Amino acid sequence: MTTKRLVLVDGNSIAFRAFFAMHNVLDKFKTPEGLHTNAIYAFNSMLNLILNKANPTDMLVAFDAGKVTFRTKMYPQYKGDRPTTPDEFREQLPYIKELLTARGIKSYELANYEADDIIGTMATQAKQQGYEVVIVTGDHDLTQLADDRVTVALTVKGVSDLEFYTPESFKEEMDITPRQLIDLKGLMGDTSDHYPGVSKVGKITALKLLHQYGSIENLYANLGEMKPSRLKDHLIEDKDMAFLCKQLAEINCQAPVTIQLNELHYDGDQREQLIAFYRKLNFRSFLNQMDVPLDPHPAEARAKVDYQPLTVTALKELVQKQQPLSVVIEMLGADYHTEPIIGVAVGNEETILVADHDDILLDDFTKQWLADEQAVKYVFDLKCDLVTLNRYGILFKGATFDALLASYLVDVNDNTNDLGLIAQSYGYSNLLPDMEVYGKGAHVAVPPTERLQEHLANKVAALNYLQKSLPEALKKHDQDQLFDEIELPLSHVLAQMEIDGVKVDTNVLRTMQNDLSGRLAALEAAIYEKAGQKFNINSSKQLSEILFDKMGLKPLKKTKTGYSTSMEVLEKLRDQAPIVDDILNYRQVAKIQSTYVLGLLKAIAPDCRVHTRYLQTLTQTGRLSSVDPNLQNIPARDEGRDIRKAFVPQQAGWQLFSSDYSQIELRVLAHLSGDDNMQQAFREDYDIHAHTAMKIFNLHSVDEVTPNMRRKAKATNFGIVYGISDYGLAKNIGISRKEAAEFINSYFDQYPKVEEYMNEMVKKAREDGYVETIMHRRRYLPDIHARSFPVRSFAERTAMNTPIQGSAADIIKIAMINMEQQLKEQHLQARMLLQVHDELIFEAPQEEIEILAQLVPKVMDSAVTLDVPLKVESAAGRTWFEAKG
DNA sequence: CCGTTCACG
DNA sequence: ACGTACGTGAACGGA
Repeated sequence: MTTKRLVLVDGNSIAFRAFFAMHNVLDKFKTPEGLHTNAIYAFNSMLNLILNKANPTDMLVAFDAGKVTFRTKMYPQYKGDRPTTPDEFREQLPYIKELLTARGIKSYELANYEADDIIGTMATQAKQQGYEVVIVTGDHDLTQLADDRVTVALTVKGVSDLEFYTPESFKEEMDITPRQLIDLKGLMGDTSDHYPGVSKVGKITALKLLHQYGSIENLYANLGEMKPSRLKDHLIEDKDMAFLCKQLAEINCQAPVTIQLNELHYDGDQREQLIAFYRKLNFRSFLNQMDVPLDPHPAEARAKVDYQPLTVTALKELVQKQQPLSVVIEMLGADYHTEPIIGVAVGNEETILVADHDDILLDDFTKQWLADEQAVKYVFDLKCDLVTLNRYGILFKGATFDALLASYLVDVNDNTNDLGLIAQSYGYSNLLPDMEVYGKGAHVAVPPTERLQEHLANKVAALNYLQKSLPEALKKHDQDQLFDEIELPLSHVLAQMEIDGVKVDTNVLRTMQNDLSGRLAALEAAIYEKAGQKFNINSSKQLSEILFDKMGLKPLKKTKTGYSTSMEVLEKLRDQAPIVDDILNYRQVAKIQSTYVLGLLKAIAPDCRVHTRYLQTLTQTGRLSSVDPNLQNIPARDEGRDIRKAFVPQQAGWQLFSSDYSQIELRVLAHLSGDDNMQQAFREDYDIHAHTAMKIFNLHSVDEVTPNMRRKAKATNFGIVYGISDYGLAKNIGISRKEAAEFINSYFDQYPKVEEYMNEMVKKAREDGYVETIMHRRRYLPDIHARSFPVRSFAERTAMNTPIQGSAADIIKIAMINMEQQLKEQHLQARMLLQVHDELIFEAPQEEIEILAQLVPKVMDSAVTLDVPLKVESAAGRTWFEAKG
């Protein structure tokens, strides 16, 4: 007989995490009666994951019974200062228990005990009976139960995945045994459970003590021998507290549970009950997984999408009805500059036409219709369609709705770019995700014609559906203007930039390649000689063996997998061994060669240009990103900067021209915060870093500012934009944390409204669940409620940074649209080629450069009106290298 | 397919 | 005390 596997789930912990994992869709997950269902939904997804990954024969979900437990009797403050759970969460708990019943899973709670204790008790009983046990929770405390028969699975990334802890993996991560976790918490306390441990003892000190003494008992037994110190005083003073906290941290494995192991058999769903439950809560996608319609009456169940062959005649007839039509141009891969089209579909609510080829795009009527601005179309990924149709000589016009762009704006967090998944999240569950139809990874292939056509017809139907629901969502977020006047027009601008491409001179790159490969060989030989052996210098693992094991250098930093050999570390080891210098040089040269010289050569199209793709629906802040190749990270400093000499205009007698915003993020901050001092600095066009230095170093004039002061002030300004912490600033400019904290204090003294702004953003994120930019670009921050300090802190910094970075992104996007308009109106030959976040690069005939030098800065600095002026700096030259100010 | 490293703003 | 700066993409090595 196979071993029994008991899965024990910490119900409250998983439910709570489920609630916040889908906090951003709180409004969308609501029954007509007003019951929120997001936590129930996410909890059920988690159940699917657990059942799938842990494959239980027996299962129990344990819940906390109430606030009063044996622990609060021992220590009244236990879990004392927890904020009350939101009503939207509490109302869902009874339904989660109902869901469990329908899924054939027992749930249980016990007065005076926490879910942890039920789990500990059942786990202990079960392993004595020879079960394997898996505990599922979001709470690290339960890892204390891990042993050879008990695995603890912790939720990661909300509730989307599980990480399994065995005693070995626990030991690897914490370097103590699971049981020692109790001692650890006894010493360091637990802020979220609100017990203190020993004063001034944190994780680092506590771990050190445990490595030395093993347990709290043994520590105190040997305390006499410890040298006198602050630490010792605290240990003596807080002895009772240490023992009490250890007791609080220890899970009770002898709780008086009234449930028996043999009641926990898991036998699968109670199908009828579960269907009724899903229907009650409108869980369409779960029903779909069971192949059951939302509507119980088959006659009214969803109709199969009907479609006809897409022919010119059929299209003409359809178009003459003069209705908006959804258009789908399908291809398998992402690179729409070259990827072949595998099908085309067009349609509205009544008629859908589908073809499994691109013949229709060769027809004149079709071309005319696609180019007709008056003929309204709905699409998914407009920029893709624009570039693809351009290959057929078609200037695609009339698209007023792009479902991909719209869903991105509504929630940038949800970074799926699959029409099926997006449609599903808006309640249309008829369309399969592309992956299920086309396969994934190496197995991507065109399916049989009928399946393909059905899929495309479904895409048209999904687009029709989304066109009705997404605009409402945009409106609700006050994002109409962002969509209609920024993102949609920007798609056209970006498409043109991608189509035009930028010319790269292969001769420049080949010459560099010759030089670099020679130097690389020399460095390689020098490194092997100094190491006394050959090895793969590109392997950080092998390199760390050479440096730290063989040569005995001191490792300064750890990574997940070993010792770090990053530049930061190597710079510090530079003086200790000559090999380190060679390695740093090797790394720099190898990077230039492989990523830039060879990488760029590979990306050059037959027209001698590189055509990047700007991803318009990816970043969390509203910036663009650039891929295949990435033209937004071409080296700008040091030796790598020479790469820019290969970027040249497409015609003789032309030049490259570049304009960039000066200090745009700080200017945006000055505007957003309304800080008078900072605004004045920009109005007077002071050197902002020197000005900041003067203020925070308490000087009377900028003349007293030394270069070093300016450097530190500059780093502080950066830190502020990133959502400052003393720790991060200290690390960055090499000062003590205390000094950094003083810096920040005097910074906030000088720019008081900046501090107010930072606090306000965090508060807004907590209250509204999101922050937004000047153009109402929105980012949800569910982690702002996280219990874990690092996770929560990250969300807080994001809350401070996103409106700044995102507003700057809004501004340059507006400038790009206006600029393209100006080039057209003024009949200039100049073309906009690249955008690098705060910089625009053009090419133009020599005689237009003077015009650009006037026009571009004017358009860029008037893109929006802020409370401070925007400043733009420009340069021109025969290559990108020369066109850099 | 993930982790490390390093390029950009 | 707890450990991090914000946002990206590509190459490479090693499971």
